[in-house]
Amino acid sequence: MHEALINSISSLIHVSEEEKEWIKEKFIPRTYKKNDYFLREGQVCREAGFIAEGLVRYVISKENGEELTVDFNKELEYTCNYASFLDKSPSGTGIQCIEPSTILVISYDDLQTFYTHLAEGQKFGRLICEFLYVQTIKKVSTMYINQPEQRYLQFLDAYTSLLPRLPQYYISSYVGVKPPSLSRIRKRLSR
Amino acid sequence: MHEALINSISSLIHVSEEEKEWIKEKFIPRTYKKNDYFLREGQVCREAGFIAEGLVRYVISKENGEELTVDFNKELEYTCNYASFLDKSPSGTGIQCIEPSTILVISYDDLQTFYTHLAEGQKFGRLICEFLYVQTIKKVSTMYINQPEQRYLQFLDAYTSLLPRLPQYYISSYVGVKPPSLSRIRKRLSR
DNA sequence: CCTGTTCGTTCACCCAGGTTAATAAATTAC
DNA sequence: GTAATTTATTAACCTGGGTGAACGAACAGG
Repeated sequence: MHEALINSISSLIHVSEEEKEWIKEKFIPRTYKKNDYFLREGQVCREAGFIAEGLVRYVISKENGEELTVDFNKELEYTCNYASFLDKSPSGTGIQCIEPSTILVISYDDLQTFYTHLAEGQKFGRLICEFLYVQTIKKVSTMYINQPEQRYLQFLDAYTSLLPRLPQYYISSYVGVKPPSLSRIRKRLSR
Repeated sequence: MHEALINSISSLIHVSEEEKEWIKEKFIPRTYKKNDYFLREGQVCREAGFIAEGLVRYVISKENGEELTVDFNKELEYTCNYASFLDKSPSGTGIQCIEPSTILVISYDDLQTFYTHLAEGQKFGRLICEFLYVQTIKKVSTMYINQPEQRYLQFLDAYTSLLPRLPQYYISSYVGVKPPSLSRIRKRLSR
């Protein structure tokens, strides 16, 4: 169960055998049914997770009640609202499991201990944050500079493997248009 | 000259007197004329900077030659294309000084030494990255979920102090519309 | 002080996405 | 296996931003 997580951490820093045991102890497996929330909008994100199995989406609700999907994460990726987690502010984003999922969960306090307790803990914290940062910027800038049609093309490119697992309305929500409009885009492109 | 920088670092980690001297040595002041580039699009960002004085904007060029302004930073803030800096990839974003500016510059290698050489160097690296991350996410999500009119309102709110220093076309570029459209928005709002 | 340039606004026309509603297709429930 | 629900597509009409051009205002250079 924890094997994939330890592989993931070991790819970034050196982890001793005792440290591996500590990790197995502090990352608690939790299971979620389809449509369950790992984190609800407005709550403080007090835990970080490693997805052992499943698929989550990040949701922002607009004032008018509309939902916007801003990202997806699947098995072997980390999940967390980092902004909320780091400064203990209410999360602007919900994290919803859109497939039955198993997530290895570590509390904020235990993660802080991770940073100080493991020999290369601080370095891991820096690297993981740098990675998230780069990933976020890249995603966001392509979304930001492009029109819906190009965003859809880039979505296809970036999330090919997720395509068969995602309903159309999550895709349109991610592309930033309504379902009828995504239909029109698909029609245009098919010519 | 380095005082503001050292204050900024000291607000995050403890810095000894020797470490302060090291900082003064490694952060080199450089001056820029209006419209000079701190970093050109496509180049690898090999330096990070602390703006002692001035104002920069972050520019992305689209394929059609259009420019998009995605952020501003002013005196007492850090400037860098972190994504490019961290993984030495060509920067998708240019950094242009839109006022005469003085920037304290540290090289990538010296910053890595900073992380290992200073007692709390790794912690600083983690904190500064976490800060950038949170800041970026917040900005981006408001831009992402809102229509141009609301984006303009939020721009007014977030950058009030910069308003008198920014021409209209950088604002429209930031809001994501063309100048005529920003005019219409301003007109609508004035009623 | 005048001149040439840059900048901001306005106009008319066009187009892509929003909205609402109807229908068809695919899932799910029983 | 059929009924009920959810999901995807299409159509008609509406709206807000893009485009190109014109105009006036502000500004810089000589």
